[in-house]
Amino acid sequence: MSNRNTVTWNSMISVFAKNDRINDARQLFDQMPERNLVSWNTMISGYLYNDQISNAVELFDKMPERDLYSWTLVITCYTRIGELEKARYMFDQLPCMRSPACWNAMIAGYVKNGGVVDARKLFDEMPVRDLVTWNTMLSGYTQNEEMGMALKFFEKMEMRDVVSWNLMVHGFVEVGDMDSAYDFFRRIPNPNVVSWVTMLSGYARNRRIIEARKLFDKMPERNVVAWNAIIAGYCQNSLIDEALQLFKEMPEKNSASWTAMINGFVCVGKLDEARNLLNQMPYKNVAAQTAMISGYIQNKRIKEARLIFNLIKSRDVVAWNTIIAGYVQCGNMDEAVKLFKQMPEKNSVSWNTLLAGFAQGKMDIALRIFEQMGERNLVSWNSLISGFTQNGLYMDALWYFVLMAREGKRPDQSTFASGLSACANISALQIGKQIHNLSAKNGYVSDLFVGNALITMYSKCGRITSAVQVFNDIDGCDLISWNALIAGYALNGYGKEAVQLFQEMKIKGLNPDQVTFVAVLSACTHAGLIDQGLTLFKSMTEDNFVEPLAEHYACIVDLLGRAGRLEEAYQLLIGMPIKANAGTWGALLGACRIHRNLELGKVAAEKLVEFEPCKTSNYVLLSNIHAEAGSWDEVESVRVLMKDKGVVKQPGRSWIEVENQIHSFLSENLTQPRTKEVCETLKMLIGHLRNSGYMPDIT
DNA sequence: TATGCGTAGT
Repeated sequence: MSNRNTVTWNSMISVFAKNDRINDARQLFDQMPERNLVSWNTMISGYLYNDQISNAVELFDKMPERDLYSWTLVITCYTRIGELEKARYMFDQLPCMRSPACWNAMIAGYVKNGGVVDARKLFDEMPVRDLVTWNTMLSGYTQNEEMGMALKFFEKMEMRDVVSWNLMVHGFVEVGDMDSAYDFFRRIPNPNVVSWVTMLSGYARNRRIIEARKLFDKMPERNVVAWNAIIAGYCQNSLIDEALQLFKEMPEKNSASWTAMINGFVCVGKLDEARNLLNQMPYKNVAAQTAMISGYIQNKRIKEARLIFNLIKSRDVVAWNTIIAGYVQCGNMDEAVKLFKQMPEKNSVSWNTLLAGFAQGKMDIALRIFEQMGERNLVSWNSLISGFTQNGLYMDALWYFVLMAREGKRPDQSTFASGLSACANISALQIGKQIHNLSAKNGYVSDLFVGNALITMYSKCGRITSAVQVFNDIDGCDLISWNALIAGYALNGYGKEAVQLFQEMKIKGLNPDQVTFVAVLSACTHAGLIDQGLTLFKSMTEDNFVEPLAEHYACIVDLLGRAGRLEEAYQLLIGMPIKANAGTWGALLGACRIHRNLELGKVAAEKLVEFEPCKTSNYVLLSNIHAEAGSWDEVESVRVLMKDKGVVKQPGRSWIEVENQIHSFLSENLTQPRTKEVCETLKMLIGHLRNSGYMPDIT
């Protein structure tokens, strides 16, 4: 085989890889009679181009020999999946002289993962910088929305080309400063098609589609990316017909064109049209299929989403995470977990061999690297953990939090927030505290997201002082923080403090929202601050422009009801300008039971059953009301009604944390080892209560 | 003559 022939094969592989036919490219690679070093690099580069990192690394591992191109590629692979430490380790241990491209790959890796400071360090260390180095560093500032720094850097750059200018335009677009973006665009000495596309898609993304179209019409030359940009622009602005028109007109389409159009249809809810396009798409790629999947998921059509998912040839982590999030959203955690477990794990290829080559006496590092490998990313973990929390499976959320730590994945603010929320809901104070410590160790001491979750966790665990402490430590509390602490005060019986905090918040210039009012009104209710509660309720619409929801009415009905002003409560309820819900009637019923108003109680209980026909406790309440009134016929009719509706009693469940162990109790389930003790203690307590003159309501 | 690494656009 002549060398010339191999070069032809290599070119073919490259063309296939860059035109949505990565599998065909691989077939060529496997079939070619003679492979040289460039063939291997081309194939790896093809995988990288198609975001198939594990395939790329697998091939790298098998290479008979490697050159600087190979090393640079694999460094880029690792930075692409956020494995900076691994990339840097390779960069430091390179067996040959580093090329500028190699340095640039490492700097770009830091930049893409938000490590501008590390990027700058390497930039400063670099012996000889080329134009790409300068542009890469500039992109560090523009991509992290540091346009002040970017401008300074740009002005003192030793050399510039059209890429430098395009970066500046893009940076201004990202921060929404379209005037500066256009100013730079205008000043570009020789704008190329990228400059035009950057500017036009900037307009489109900032809802200035007419200006975008004007630029598109004025462009001196248009390539497929330009067409894709204007089509995506129309889609983003919900002008789907215009998008489709251009899609039909465009001279050539690539997978991004199809994906943009499918996405467009998905966004406006036209799933059938989207599906039609996907069927017509010549070489389906994972991005288009994933767009279709999320369309189905948004419309609660999980089965169809799954069918598409099953068809994907090479699933990437985004596809996996999308389908998992779909099952989470529809509450099917079993399937979510099943898929999560099916996600590809460590590659069978001997990473060890590869790493051993480097490790040479540094096996601890090699081992750590090995342990970090795996296809599941942080998004997968977070999706699952927050899914458990959202679906009330708090123990599972905590269990997976632990598993994640065991696999060496570092939690981020989302993981911490979900974990803390799980603790809050089962009052797991000790575990909550541990997660608090862990979050501090991971650098989230004053993180807003984590802080807000901490406030709620400590509040719900009855540690209001710790909640206040967290509140004071957060850098720049937002509305959520204030709401969380006000609700915390309310929950722990500190009505006056809640109202005081509410006033303080208004003085600070924050506008309360509906959540704030639920918190502060319920604080008033529980602290018996009747006049204050009524005044606050009135102020909602009059001073704060917040429309009361049924929840707010429920608070006031509760407030009046507890104070014995039942008739007022009832009048307020039936005069509500919005639809009442179970909560409002439930509040009235509660008050009727305290004040033994059977007449009104019956009305409320009947309404409750109407609203929640499947909830057993409502029937029990209604039955009790009738029993108390001595209407035994009615009691019987409730029993029949329950049977007719097929209402099944849901067993109650509660948790308690003892010495870091969470114990779960299911009513009528005697498998808990200490059930007998618990029941005996309970009996004793009830006896004490009775003796002190309190009649517990144990219905 | 021809192929592979690092910076900008969908």
